[in-house]
Amino acid sequence: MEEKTKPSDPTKSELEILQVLWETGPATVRAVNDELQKKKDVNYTTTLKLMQIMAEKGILTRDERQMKHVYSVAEEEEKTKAHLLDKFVDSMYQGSPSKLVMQLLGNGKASKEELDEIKNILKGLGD
Amino acid sequence: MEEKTKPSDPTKSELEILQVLWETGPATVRAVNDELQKKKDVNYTTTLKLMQIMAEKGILTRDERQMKHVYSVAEEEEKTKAHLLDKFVDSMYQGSPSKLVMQLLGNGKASKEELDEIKNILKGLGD
DNA sequence: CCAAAGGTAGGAACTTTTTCGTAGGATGCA
DNA sequence: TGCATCCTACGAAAAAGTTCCTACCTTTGG
Repeated sequence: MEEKTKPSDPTKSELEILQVLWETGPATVRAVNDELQKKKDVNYTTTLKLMQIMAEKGILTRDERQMKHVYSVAEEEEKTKAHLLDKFVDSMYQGSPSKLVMQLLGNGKASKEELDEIKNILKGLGD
Repeated sequence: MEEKTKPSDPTKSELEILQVLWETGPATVRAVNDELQKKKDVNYTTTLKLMQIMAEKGILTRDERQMKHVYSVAEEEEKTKAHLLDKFVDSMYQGSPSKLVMQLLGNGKASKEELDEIKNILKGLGD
């Protein structure tokens, strides 16, 4: 049997770390923490601990060959995001993407450029 | 000064309760709990406590004139959802709705009907 | 060689969220 | 009346998530 326990959903803090890693690619704790510092005051060992936990959970993998361990995300960014988006749609919009889009476009948050952009996406898929 | 502390973001369990109330409209704890039971095993007093807390926080209001208190959501469903969606777009898609839509449509989750539906929404807004 | 700087590991403390046991007041009805 | 049932309130325990202190090891530079 395989030892494949699929990574559980990231917590809030874990998501913040994922976002950094998605942006920068594989990185050390130091680099991630520096990045987080730009947004909030967080102790280095806190970030370390969090990333260790994420590695245990299988959300991250790490290369320990150097003293400064290098962490990478275990699952593709797109896959993780797709999963989270799916959950969001399911729980908030009864699984209906169009309901979400309606909300998204109905609140005036999308600029004209965004609208055009979205139309193009649709054109590409349409037929 | 006003006593208007705006409702904080709902926790996971609180969201589940909100979802029930959004579906059914104002309801008693019993009714909400029965609904939750369909999905998971949850003790009546747990639901009660949660809803009491939500009322304290201002997420719900309640009518205590009858012994069986009737709870309602304090804020419009659309407003709450819009807020949560916004946060989601910000944190996951750098605030870009079109990125979200791309993800949403790119993963093949949307049926043909959904696509058409979305096109119609766009047509309505377009110009 | 030594001290300073920077790394990892791990446990403990703390906060937030969730769960539930227990008490006591209504209500229904035989 | 009296008992089973359903309700609220409340406190405390359990669980989940977050933060940081401390210890100890490695690397760097004077």
